[in-house]
Amino acid sequence: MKRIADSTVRRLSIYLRFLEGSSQRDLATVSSAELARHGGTTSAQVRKDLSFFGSFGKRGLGYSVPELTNSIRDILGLGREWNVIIVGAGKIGTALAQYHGFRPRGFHVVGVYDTDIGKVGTRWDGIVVRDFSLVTADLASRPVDIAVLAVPAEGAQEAANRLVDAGVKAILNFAPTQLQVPPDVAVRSVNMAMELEGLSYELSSRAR
Amino acid sequence: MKRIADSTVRRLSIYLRFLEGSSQRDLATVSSAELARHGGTTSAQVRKDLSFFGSFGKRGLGYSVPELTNSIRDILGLGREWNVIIVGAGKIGTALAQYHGFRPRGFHVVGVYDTDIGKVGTRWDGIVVRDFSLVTADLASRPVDIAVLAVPAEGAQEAANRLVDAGVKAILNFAPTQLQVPPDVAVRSVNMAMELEGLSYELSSRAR
DNA sequence: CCTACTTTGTGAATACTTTCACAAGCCCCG
DNA sequence: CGGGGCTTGTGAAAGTATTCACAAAGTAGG
Ligand SMILES: NC(=O)c1ccc[n+]([C@@H]2O[C@H](COP(=O)([O-])OP(=O)(O)OC[C@H]3O[C@@H](n4cnc5c(N)ncnc54)[C@H](O)[C@@H]3O)[C@@H](O)[C@H]2O)c1
Ligand SMILES: NC(=O)c1ccc[n+]([C@@H]2O[C@H](COP(=O)([O-])OP(=O)(O)OC[C@H]3O[C@@H](n4cnc5c(N)ncnc54)[C@H](O)[C@@H]3O)[C@@H](O)[C@H]2O)c1
Repeated sequence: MKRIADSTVRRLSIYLRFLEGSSQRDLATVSSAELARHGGTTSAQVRKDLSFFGSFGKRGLGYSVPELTNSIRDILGLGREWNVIIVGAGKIGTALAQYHGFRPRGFHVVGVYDTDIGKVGTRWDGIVVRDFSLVTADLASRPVDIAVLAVPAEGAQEAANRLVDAGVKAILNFAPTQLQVPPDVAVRSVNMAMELEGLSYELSSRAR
Repeated sequence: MKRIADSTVRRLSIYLRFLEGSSQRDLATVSSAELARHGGTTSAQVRKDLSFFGSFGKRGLGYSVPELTNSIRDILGLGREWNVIIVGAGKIGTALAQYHGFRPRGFHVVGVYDTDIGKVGTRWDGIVVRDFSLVTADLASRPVDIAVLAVPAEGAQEAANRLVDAGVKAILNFAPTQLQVPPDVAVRSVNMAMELEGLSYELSSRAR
């Protein structure tokens, strides 16, 4: 199967979010032009994105909202539950662990880890913070799909190494570090400082 | 001046972070190959990225770490202070307001706003949460460069509209919504659900 | 059933990004 | 001071992504 561009996968997420919103306002069908308008792209782009995976629309009509919703969920692998752990129970880790927006999309936080003995044992929303040194043993008995890494930059690579050794195959990294991992491990980074710097660049370059 | 690709600007941020780290370990110079290794790219890419803005290296030697650091800071517009406000004093907004990693890079949080009357008036780190309805008046007397939007998805577009009306020219959006703004306003989004879905896609497609 | 109208799906064309490959420039050492 | 060894800067080539444009397939209404 042909490799799909990252940009396409991101847009599928955007289309999905709009579809889930519009189905509540019970539209039966939606056109590529409408999807494009809300996704900030063009109708040709929408059709091309979907065409990589099959043919979901009806000519002259558009796409059935419930059918396309299911198809995109399927494509993205959202037809199942994913077990997620959060590593680092600091400000960001806490916010994520308490956030209720992930559960409905199938991401289930099954554990929170920290190295700070003062935080181990505290509990929010029924999840107890556990000592990070237990992670290898824990994952041996209960597999985990995705680890969210929310530790300071200095410790991020080392923590990632341990997660990879424990068998984690996907990491969402919040530390402002470029993680080095084996090619069979997927990494995505959320780097807020980089986004601010991007805005800084745009503001500066426009002024010129 | 030619339009610079987003991907190039992001990589400049990555190079900068590495340079700031390596200058502490006092290396005098760095080669494009070294920058590439830490930035997860190729040496040709590093040189091409920099070549859009000028010629910063010495053939046979590489780049002077302090000089290149300054040049990239300049390119990104980090040679000055940017005034930032945070809109939405919830879990994410609180974490951001208390985060000390932005100040050293020139991003200065000068205000936090919320609509919840129970939160208005509370104070962290010397910053008092103010009523969001005061934002227009506040910005008229004290200009703000960047607004960080950390409100629930339902209210995000409306809040963005008000910020744009108040003269904000750059928004960092944390709500999982595609904001519609005029073309002279820069928007970057941090969408954690989308990143998790990207990982979900990768895990699913690899299994095949 | 036929005609007018809409919207998809998709090759081909265009635009953009990355990689290649090498001349030119600079340092170091003898 | 000249030659060997590196490393940059950059056109040209290759590779990706987006946009164009239109035939094909459907709807709707009489
Ligand atoms: N807070 C923000 O708004 C913000 C913004 C941008 C980036 N970040 C980044 O996110 C990461 C976390 O930030 P934060 O503000 O939550 O930090 P924090 O200091 O509040 O929390 C970090 C937590 O990680 C724990 N920890 C340290 N090393 C660990 C390890 N090896 N294993 C497990 N836990 C470990 C610490 O005990 C602490 O509880 C940092 O890399 C930071 O740069 C945070
Ligand atoms: N917390 C997370 O881990 C997380 C993860 C991913 C995405 N997000 C997104 O980030 C955003 C904020 O999340 P949160 O968890 O901090 O939510 P939250 O509910 O903790 O906080 C939202 C805050 O915004 C305030 N608010 C609401 N409408 C407002 C308006 N018009 N103007 C100003 N303030 C307003 C509320 O009073 C509240 O204090 C949401 O869009 C959420 O989907 C959060």
